[in-house]
Amino acid sequence: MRIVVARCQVDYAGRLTAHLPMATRVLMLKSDGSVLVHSDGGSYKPLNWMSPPCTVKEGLSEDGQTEWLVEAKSGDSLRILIEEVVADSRHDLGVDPGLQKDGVEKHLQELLAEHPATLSEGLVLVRREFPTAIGPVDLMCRDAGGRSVAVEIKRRGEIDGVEQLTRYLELLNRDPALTRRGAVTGIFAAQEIKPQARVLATDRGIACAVVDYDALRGMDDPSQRLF
Amino acid sequence: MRIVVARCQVDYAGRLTAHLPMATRVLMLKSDGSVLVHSDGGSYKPLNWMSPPCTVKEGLSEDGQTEWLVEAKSGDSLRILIEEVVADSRHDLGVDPGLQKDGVEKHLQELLAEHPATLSEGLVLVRREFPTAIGPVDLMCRDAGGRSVAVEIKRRGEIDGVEQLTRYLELLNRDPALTRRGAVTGIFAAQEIKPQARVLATDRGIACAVVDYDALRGMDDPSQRLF
DNA sequence: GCCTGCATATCGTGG
DNA sequence: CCACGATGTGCAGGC
Repeated sequence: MRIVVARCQVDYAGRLTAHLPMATRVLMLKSDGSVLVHSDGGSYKPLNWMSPPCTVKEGLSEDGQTEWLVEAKSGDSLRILIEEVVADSRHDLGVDPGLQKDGVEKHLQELLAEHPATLSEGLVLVRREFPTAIGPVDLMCRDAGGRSVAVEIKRRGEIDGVEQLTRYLELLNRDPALTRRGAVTGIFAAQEIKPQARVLATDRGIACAVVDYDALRGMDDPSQRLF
Repeated sequence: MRIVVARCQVDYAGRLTAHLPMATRVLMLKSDGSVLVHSDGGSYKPLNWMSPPCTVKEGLSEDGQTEWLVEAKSGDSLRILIEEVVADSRHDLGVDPGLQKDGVEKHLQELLAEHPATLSEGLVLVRREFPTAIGPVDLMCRDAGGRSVAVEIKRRGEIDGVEQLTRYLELLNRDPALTRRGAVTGIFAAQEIKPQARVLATDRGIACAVVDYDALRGMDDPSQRLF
């Protein structure tokens, strides 16, 4: 890892073109060749960058200034013209052991698979990741009357999720084995459901269920409950 | 901007929980309080981070090691336990003049609005950002027969874009003023159209148009380019 | 290797 | 301030 603080100008050409006027920025060069151009603000996203794999060539511009040319195989290129170097250091970081996550959609699905009745009384799990021609349904369940219920789970429920569940229901309702006790219905489950998504779901006869992740986790392991 | 290279362990708690075991990483502290934890690989995305606005408090852990506690108003927190500092520097970057982009969807829409006939022969523009109850249609046009044609423009055409255009068409076809000369049809225009999106569009009677951005820009006045 | 779907997405724009 | 659409999205998992 090489970190350079420098007054520089950056030009990107690839899927779009982009330009950064001359200013002082932080340039991070990772050992896989990738380059990040950061300003002192914004968020984690750099102003400009080149994703690996790519190569960096250091050279001289027409007027004798240092110039880095970063190129990817796709043809994308990043040209960094350096007017003044403020700092330049290298560090050996080694390989990172990587990030461990907890609380993403997969965990929500696991918990709801164990407690389907929290979505609707009497609901029983048939199987997780129920296969269809256009992809797996998160949970396939059966209600007290034996009718099939497809559940789509999202961390945040937006309009796309409702569209996805609608496509599944359209397909599932062509299957005689599933519709024997009546049409397959849908439940859209999420920790948070956006108003527009709720309107669309309701309009299509899809039920909405707001899920409390912490409460579910509490049912799973009572020792984690506060009271 | 403060840049620290250190052997550290990181724990995030917020919308999810995440953990990074002890290893050497680069910590970038921006002047707005935001913190980035980078490894020597991956891409532009840090392993872990905290978005502004947030506050950083430097303290001591139970066993006397340096500990940073980064907190956002939302309750999200990042705890960085530092075992060994390899480097620590500060730099005044000033305010960045910002990024200028060219070639995003907005520009594609402008160019197609000027040259609608490249989508389909005889097509004439009625208006850009044609309003509907569920959002504006990118281009509303009329074909040689006077029939209304709704155009949805994407840089990359995927299934979501087809769904979006389908919703517009459903609504537009309820408007007697638009359907006087026949049903409103749709064109899905993009620089690249994914196979599944094309299949879905075709199935719904929506035409697909692959757009050549460079050719369109060539038809346009070159002096109007940003740079 | 391509394709699909999730994400602590981030970011701008328009109400 | 909230909500929605675009993004050089990145990234992991499946086929």
